[in-house]
Amino acid sequence: MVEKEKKDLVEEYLKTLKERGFRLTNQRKIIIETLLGNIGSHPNAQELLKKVQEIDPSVGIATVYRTVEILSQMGLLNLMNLEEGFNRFEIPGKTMHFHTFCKYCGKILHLNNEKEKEDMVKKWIEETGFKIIPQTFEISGICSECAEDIEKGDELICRCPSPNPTCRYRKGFGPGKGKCRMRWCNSND
Amino acid sequence: MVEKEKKDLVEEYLKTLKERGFRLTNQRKIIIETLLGNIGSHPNAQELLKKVQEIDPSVGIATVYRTVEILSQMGLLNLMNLEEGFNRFEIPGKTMHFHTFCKYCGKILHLNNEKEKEDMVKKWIEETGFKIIPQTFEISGICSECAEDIEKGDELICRCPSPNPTCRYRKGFGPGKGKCRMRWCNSND
DNA sequence: TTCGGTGCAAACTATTTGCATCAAA
DNA sequence: TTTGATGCAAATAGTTTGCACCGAA
Repeated sequence: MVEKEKKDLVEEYLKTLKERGFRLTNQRKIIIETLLGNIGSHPNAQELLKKVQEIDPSVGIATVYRTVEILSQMGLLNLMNLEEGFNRFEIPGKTMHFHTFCKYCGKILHLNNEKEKEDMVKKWIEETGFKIIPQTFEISGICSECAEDIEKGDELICRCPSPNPTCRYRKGFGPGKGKCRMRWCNSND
Repeated sequence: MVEKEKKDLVEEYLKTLKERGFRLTNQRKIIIETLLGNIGSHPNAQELLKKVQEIDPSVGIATVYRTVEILSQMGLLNLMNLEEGFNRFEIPGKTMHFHTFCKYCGKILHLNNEKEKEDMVKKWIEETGFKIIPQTFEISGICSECAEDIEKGDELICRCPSPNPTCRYRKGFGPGKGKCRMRWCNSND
């Protein structure tokens, strides 16, 4: 049944494209199928390309960007910005999602009772006459561990999954205390 | 008194920098004063540089980026992403801000009762143990005018402040219907 | 006097675009 | 047959970085 739902969704996406006058190319089909087949994975352009090339290695990055742009403009795809220097893509769900994002260690937690929160946000924007687009909210904060370090006056400590020895959070943040290239840590490179 | 408050804030910012071991250079002072003297303007790097160069024309863009990065890491500055292809900077206020952002025409509206909404969001993340950072929420949606067009099956129409004749929203979105370089419209270029 | 900070230009990286060619309709 | 779509490579644009010199502490 999950399989069925996905197929329906793909059809729906293709139908929308067609209605708008876009051609249903093989590349677009693969990209859409890949996106819909990996809901929850939030790929960036490179990751999406890689998956797509498993089906058809001849697809180019430009086509990925062009397709993603179209889908995004039609409200069929959301862009996520996690301050990583690039975008991630997300199929808008039926419900919205709510995350907290620790500004210091990058940790992401999912909030509960999303339906309830979604209703609340919908009510918020009623006064504007806007119709909401299902989306994911990233609420920036400081997680309890980092907050504790800061409170104690301690140097922050890198909590990335595989800490980089030169991550600035490993040795604290400040002059002469180590440095990393990316916003949070480059241990994932 | 507003003048006084700003001066205090500047002092606070400089003190925090110093405590972390950063040097209080003239450039950093100017950048911080400019940011704190233009709260609510949400400049990007270029705009900030321009303002800063009105005080000291010798300041370079690299220094702006480096300073902004430091402030951001210390929680003294928020980055805003409006899907424009670059970041805007924002001094975190005492209260959070809530905007709706029309995904089709780019219109931004401010919501009312921000304090109330802020309390709500704080309550949301209580369960995670996160401490919230004052921030601005951009809630993506479709404004009533664009929704109407879509409902009618009409082509969307560009509603940018100074419409670009080639904006895709001017002639509708789809093949052979005009095109613009930027995400929404390049009429601001 | 010592390093951290700066300006400059070069490098980098995600994304966009021009163009010849391909293929959906 | 028409014209939108693609792949490639080159171009963009925001941001970062190497380096020689400068200046805060």
